[in-house]
Amino acid sequence: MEFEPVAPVRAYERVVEQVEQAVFSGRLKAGERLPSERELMTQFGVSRSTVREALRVLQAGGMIRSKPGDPRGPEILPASPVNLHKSMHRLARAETMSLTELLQFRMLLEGSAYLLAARLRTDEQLAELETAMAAMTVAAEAGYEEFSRADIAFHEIIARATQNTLIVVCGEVVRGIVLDLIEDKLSHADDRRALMSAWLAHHREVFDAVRVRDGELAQRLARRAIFDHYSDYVPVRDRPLLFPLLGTAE
Amino acid sequence: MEFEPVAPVRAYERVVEQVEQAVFSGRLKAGERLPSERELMTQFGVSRSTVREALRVLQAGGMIRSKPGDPRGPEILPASPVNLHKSMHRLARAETMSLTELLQFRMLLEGSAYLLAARLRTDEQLAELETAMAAMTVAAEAGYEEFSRADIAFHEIIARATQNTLIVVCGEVVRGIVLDLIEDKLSHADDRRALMSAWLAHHREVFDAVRVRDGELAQRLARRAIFDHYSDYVPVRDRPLLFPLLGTAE
DNA sequence: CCATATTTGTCCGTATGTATT
DNA sequence: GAATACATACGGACAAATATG
Repeated sequence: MEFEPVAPVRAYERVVEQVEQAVFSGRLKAGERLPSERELMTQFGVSRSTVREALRVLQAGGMIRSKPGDPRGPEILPASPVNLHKSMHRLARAETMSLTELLQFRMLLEGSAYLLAARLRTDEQLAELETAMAAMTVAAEAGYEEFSRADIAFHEIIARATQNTLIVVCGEVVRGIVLDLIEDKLSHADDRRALMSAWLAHHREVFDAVRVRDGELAQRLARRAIFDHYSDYVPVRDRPLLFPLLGTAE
Repeated sequence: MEFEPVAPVRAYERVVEQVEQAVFSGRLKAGERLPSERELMTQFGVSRSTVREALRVLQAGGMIRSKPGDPRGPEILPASPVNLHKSMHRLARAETMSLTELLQFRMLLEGSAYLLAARLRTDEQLAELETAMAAMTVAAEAGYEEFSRADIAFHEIIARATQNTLIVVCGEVVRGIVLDLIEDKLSHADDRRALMSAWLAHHREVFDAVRVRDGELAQRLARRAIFDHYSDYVPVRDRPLLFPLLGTAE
């Protein structure tokens, strides 16, 4: 028999656990209210400071929001990706997670998104993609800011077509982090116009693949595009980690 | 010009911000200590409760750890993926998330993990996989509990071989949630033995693909295995959402 | 629109168990 | 083993903010 080391469980942690359990089990849904702090201290049998520490933890975790003077009590918030973004950003900044890993994951996700979108898209979504393409083309003349926004809009349509929330959210988060990490390098490059037109050409190719519902091709093209666009920023010795996702290199 | 709505900035938030800044900027490194709570209240010019609420938030964010009676003060922790795990978990088990989406994401992730692992694995990791396979084979006789544990061990080796934290963490989370959702149905099935031996056969196939470094094959087999094992539990009308990931069905 | 009651945000003081020196 | 400094937890208090009648 093996024994586990025990860490003392703080009072506020038990409060947090109970509230989290209530939310996860569905007994408390988004939009509903928690009792007031004074009510909670009687229900849990702890002091107000303890209740408040628990509420701060829950708030930092994105579970609740509380306003001063609101007699309805703290509000249960719907699940949101902001905390996923924060924790991922922290790992990236601490260099615990390399740009290589982020790009690998982005290639993986975005490629799969295109694979699914090509098969599952509706004709209406294809039309949306076409207008988004046109918008990107004109935005490329307007400048990097505009172009970037149009690019994001395009990706959002793709993500929606997959009908998978996790793909949508993780894709957004990872794309955002990658941009945060190398946006300055990118926007200061003197060959921005060349980059934009290359990016645009890639989109055109992948759009055609989605149009004819060739998922495998769309996936390969998307991954290749990310690789071509960003691999300059990953250390040479790390690049082999990305090759398996290109589907061609041996 | 657009204006943003302003939210009042609480005292404890400013304390959190300053400490986070100190950590992110590198002025405070992992292993170093924060001043004691009493010291912090004088430096920040706030009360003890405010300092404590800030420390709770930092602790919940995985930035620090504090023990009672430690005169050295709260310890700065190295960046770790546990928070990524937590926020991913929260997101993935939101009530809006269907089993179909989770399985789709799991097929996507696990397939890619095998694709990468087949190419990037070392000979040492292959040996580990072989012993894990053997352990699974004997565990299949011992019962469902043992078998499940051995299965997890196998997947952990695969995930490690990808060298990608995001794949590891997201894989763990999604696998765990899928099991939570249908574990009871699975463990009460009367054909548990048949399920286990089928699962074992699948692992043997995919192991062989990893052995000969055929990433594409390993990916296809892994996705097919998940589909075969779980698709009974997804609504019939949702199953087409999973087909594109099988790579064969048209 | 105003008045009121309630709630949160913040502060202070105190008692207790704990870890380091 | 004793002394010291610390975190944990409690209770009381006041001001600012807010919803409600």
